[in-house]
Amino acid sequence: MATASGTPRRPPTLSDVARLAGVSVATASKSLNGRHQVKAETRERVISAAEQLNFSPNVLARNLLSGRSGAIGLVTHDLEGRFSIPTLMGAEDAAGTGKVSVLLCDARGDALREQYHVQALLGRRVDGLMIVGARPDPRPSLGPLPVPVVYAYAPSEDPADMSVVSDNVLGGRVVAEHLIACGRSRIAVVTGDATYGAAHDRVAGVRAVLDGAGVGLTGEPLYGSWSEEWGRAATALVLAQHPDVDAIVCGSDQIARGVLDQLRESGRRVPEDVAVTGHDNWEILALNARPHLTSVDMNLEELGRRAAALLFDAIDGQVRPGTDVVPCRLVPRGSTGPRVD
Amino acid sequence: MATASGTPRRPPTLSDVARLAGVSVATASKSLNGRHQVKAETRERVISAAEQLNFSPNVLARNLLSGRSGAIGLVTHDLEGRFSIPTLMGAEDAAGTGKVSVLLCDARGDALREQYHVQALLGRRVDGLMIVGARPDPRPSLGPLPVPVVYAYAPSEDPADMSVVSDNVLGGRVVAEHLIACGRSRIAVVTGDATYGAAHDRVAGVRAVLDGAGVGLTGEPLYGSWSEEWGRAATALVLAQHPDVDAIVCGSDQIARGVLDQLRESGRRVPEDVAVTGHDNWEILALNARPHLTSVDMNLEELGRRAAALLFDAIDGQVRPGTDVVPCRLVPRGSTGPRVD
DNA sequence: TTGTACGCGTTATCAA
DNA sequence: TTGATAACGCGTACAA
Repeated sequence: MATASGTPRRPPTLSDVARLAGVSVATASKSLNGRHQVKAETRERVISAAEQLNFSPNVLARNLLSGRSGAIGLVTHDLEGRFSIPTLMGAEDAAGTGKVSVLLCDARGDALREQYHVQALLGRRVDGLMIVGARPDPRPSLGPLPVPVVYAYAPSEDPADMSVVSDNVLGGRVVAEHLIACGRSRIAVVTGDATYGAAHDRVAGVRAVLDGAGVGLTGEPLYGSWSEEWGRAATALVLAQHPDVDAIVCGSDQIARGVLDQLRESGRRVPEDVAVTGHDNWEILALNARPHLTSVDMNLEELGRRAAALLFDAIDGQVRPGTDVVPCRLVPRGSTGPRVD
Repeated sequence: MATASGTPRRPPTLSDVARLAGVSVATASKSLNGRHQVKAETRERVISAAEQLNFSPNVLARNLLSGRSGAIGLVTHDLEGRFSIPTLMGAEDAAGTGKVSVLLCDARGDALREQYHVQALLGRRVDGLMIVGARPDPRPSLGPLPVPVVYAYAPSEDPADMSVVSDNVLGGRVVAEHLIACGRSRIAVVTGDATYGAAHDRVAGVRAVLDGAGVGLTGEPLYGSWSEEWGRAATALVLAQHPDVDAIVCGSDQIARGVLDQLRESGRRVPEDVAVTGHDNWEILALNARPHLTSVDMNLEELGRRAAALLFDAIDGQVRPGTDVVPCRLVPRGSTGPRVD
């Protein structure tokens, strides 16, 4: 096969090296692996032979023996979306520093495709699996598998599994605390799809802080979709029902962009009259907004790193079932600040 | 190792299956691989035994035998950027339909890190390598490697390598042709970093069409950075020097957003007075612009698919050196249209 | 139709 | 200090 010019024959093996160095494969192996059971001079000879042949050990053969592949499988459901990429980066980061490789698959939200990929990965004897969801709601467990599994972003429904998620309640809390510190007291909430648990969690966080401060929510939270259009429409509703509103908490940056536009067109100043907050800290949106958008950063890279670390520990036998909740952080920008009458 | 509850012992092997079915490993192998040298009844017995044990063949062992790993290495330099993701999706797509797996590494624009990852991947005996660049300029070749290599998005400097790139000249052409069809004749260009070859290629495409139409470029192309801020500043320059400009071709959507803002604040209507085009078709920017931004889509997923196909062919012995140029397409939206005086 | 034996490239054990 | 040998899990001639 492949008689093509630039891509020639089979890579050199350890026996090639041994032969060239005039030793047995066993001695060659020891020399290259730093075992101190070989004469220094012999080792030199083997090493230079290896370099001469540009030898690199066949990891497959090594793994076959050890039973471990030194690779993990990463199944994502949202490769084109923006949530899985930072998570994936964090995982790759954590893995790359060690010696483990990452096998990437995109299941695109399809359970069948996921099942297929999981089987393929198990066939490759990955040491562990990381499943990255597309939306933050709990998902069915893959059930018991021969290797450890960590669910990232979207947790498993089974609490015996290992999951890593973003702290949505905290996301609501930090926003509410910030707004109160800014002196706001008539705070409305506009958020997305009510079928998202995360939407409710964020609202719960806001409500807890406001109730604690004796302020309360202005009106009921408005659920809709994660779009700019809904942001605009909802803002019109809020202004009609509560003309004295002085802050709008949004469930996403996308929604917040729509809210900002509608407020401007209604003659409200941001943040002088009404403060606005987003969620996700999607910089392309947040930094192109006028004014720049205060938002909540979910620390997704950290989430990915934690998931990877959890997985590596589990591979080493230290299983920590349960859901690890990664704190988020507020990123204050121009869309919030003190009131100006 | 790993005495933890949920993640038990070594996966079943072919001999386990054979023993349970009461046959030899050879017969078991033939049965499961569809060789027609076994009695149907025996095959049934083996298959049910395999299912009972939840057996999945050890791909590592199989590969060790065949010499091929059935995996390709994907080294990206721009995981957080938006250009490599679609390319990566296309590649994953092409690979997933077959039986090959993708090993993902992020080199983050660092040549040393790239070298490290390439060595690690070669150690895993990947059948081929795909290198995805962060910017479209030619990059140094990795030189002769024991497996085929395809460079995607950023081509190799060595024409003997296989590369797949976006057609930037065509990108300029389609935009210019569209603007001329819209009746524009005083067309200026605002683009990004002059060290990007792609910036010059796109200008060359615009210039070729305008010259051919006897229209010519209005002023010299303005090179700067790929930012909104530069878009605004450059627009101020253009309006000062050529108040009668009726179209501005931008080197990126980001720049175009700045151009649109500055035009609006200068009292020009888009597209009635001035038409504006972008490049990249980054929908988050293009569809949030007012009006929606006409842009050039580089078909990056197609680029990734082609790169993968090229790589698979090379692995099968069909090497096609040279640079494959993927056509782009115009996506007309509200920011262009006929003039209105 | 089935089973035996060998090899893929490596590491570990044990004897020399 | 070195080398022969046995695994690891699988596919495949070849022999039965």
